[in-house]
Amino acid sequence: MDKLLEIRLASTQELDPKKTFECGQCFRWEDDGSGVYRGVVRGHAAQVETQGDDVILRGGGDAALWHDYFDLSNNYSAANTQFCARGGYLADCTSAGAGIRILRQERWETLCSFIISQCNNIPRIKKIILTLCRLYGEPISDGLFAFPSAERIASLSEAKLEPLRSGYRAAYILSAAREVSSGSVDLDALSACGRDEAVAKLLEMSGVGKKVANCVALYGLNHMSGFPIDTWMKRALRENFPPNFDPDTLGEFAGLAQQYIFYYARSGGARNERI
DNA sequence: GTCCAGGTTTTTA
DNA sequence: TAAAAACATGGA
Repeated sequence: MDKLLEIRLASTQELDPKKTFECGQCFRWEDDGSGVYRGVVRGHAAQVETQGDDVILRGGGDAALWHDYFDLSNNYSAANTQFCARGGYLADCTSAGAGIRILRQERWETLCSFIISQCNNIPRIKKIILTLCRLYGEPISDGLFAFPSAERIASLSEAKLEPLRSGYRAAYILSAAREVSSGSVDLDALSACGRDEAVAKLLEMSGVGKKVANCVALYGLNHMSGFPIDTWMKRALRENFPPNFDPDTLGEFAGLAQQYIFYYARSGGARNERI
């Protein structure tokens, strides 16, 4: 591991590593068993752990990379206050989820990962992504691999993806890789434009529906109002929000609220407390 | 053997 | 327009 860098990322109040890495938004950070998380971001390996009230990162890359990745230029406290002010269920979700950061993940990796995620469980999603990286990603060190580029995957045949055991998603992965590497889908442009335009463009891709498109917008394209609705969110919304609730009423940080709700629902939070 | 997993697409009524 | 069914796979 290119362990050149050692920085304090934030306070544990601002950044809870466990919640952030295990709330379902990313698939390449693992607890080594002692609360130290190891992961690879944009080709740089790192480990993150808490020391007292501080969260420390050691690894490659530079401070600017990690500052960006952990979205540290955004202060979440105003949004948290606003969510708590609504009271009831959303306040509970916010209290439970405080410390989660919305990670600004690499665009192509996010698109590819959430295509894989559809109708799949998290352990298997992680396994498929790990195999993909091991087979076709650039080696870093210590048996770690970068996420393979869209160009690399676009050069493969469908048969080369068979070892992933990703099932029917393989065709979607290849199709997306070709569209991204050819430039027919420009993820940088979709990050620079508005959320609705980005989601609309993503929806044109085969294997990308509303849920995946919103995941990509939120986690990969820096559209904080992205609001993916999966089976957990559907149930949480149905049981705790008014019918026809419009997530956009939660404001520009709606995606953060979504993450709190998702985390709370998955961790067995109470239900039927209408806001 | 059955059911489900951070869905999407295709088919059918 | 809406509801089924199909799509691959593996773990519970």
